[in-house]
Amino acid sequence: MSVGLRERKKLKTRNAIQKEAMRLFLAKGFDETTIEDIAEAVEISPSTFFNYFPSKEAVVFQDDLDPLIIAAFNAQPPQMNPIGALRLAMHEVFGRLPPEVNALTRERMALVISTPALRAATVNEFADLVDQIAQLIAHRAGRSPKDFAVRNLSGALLGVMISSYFSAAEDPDADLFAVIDKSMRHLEAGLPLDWANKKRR
Amino acid sequence: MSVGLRERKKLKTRNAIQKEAMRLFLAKGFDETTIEDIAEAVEISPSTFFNYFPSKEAVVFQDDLDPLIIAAFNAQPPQMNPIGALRLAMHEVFGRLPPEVNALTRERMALVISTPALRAATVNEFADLVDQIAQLIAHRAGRSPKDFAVRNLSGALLGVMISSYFSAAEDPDADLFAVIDKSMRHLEAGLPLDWANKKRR
DNA sequence: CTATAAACTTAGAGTTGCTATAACTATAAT
DNA sequence: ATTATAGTTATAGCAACTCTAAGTTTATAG
Repeated sequence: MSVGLRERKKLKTRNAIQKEAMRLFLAKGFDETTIEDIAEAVEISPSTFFNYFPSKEAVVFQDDLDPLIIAAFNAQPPQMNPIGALRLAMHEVFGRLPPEVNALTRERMALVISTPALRAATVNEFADLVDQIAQLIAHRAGRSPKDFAVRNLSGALLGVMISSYFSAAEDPDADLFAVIDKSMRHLEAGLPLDWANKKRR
Repeated sequence: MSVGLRERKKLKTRNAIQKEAMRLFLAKGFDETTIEDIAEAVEISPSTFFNYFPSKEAVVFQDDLDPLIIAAFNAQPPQMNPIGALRLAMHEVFGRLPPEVNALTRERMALVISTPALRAATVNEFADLVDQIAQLIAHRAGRSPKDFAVRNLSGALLGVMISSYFSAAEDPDADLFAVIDKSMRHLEAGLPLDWANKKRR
């Protein structure tokens, strides 16, 4: 009972939309690319686009990394503090990414950073991720995911990530992964103002 | 050479737009209120609306509290740590607000919390505020506003504020000011997971 | 005070993202 | 083969903007 023709076709269309959309976004810019452009490139109708993605933004944010990060987080030693565990988890996942996925991810990040509409949408994405992380932290610490301290810590994580995005946005040469890693180390250290980049790994 | 008729009229129009828009938003909801509705209520043309505000969201985010908070922040004793100083500054400003302004502010927050489009726009607003805060912190600590530690700390502040917003969104009875205050105390304490609400002010 | 310049408002037309509906077509199940 | 179901599409429509050109009001100068 192999996967039906129908589903294979759907997946193909979905992938095609994403690929062509990203190509156009990177070539012309997000705002300068219309749904019609995408539909035309994929040879579907604009209506069909919305059968696959609820919005133009959604195409960009579709990624499959979250489950990997979550798994890597859970694989960290249980006595490790949550921030450090998350940091290492991200480190591992991004480090192990096949080169072309890595490249696409970076291009996507660059696109998000340079597009106001996408930056705004990032919050909601991050919020979801942070929610998931809050659950993991809660589980790890034997607390409720609604626990104030857990949520607040998650919020601070969200904040330093967003801040990293903005920092990276201003310096096109910056390596976003590296910036995020650094910001998490700083948070782990209690955010001291006189923080030099010492505690290497 | 009192302020010209022109400017007085402009200010009046601006205030009228904001007042009527907020009234409609609160009565019917943000998404359910069109620019046309607002224009009609203020007796201007839809075109004119965009002369005063660049977007529907902008009407909601217009507020005059930032300068007050900044002044209060700068008035804190210089040896105080930045998070504590900001916390007290907000405490003072919100505490001293005239009742009707306070009420409007709270209504506005409730509106933002319950409207996805506005939540997304919040980031950019916060980003500005955080930028300003970063400058204050930098000045206070004798560092550059682009200093990594300064920006990261500001980002964490941003994060706990957003997180507070979301928390408050889920519990309509919650007092957002109180939640923010608490989250900043927690951040100040280094975000320990076993944090009970002890260090009362 | 009048002529002219500048600021402000407006109608109107167009673009784009997105929704809803109903017809059409391709695949799957019986 | 027939019917049911899923997926696609054209069409129509709404609302947030944007742009332009024209009209109106206020300010300024002679």
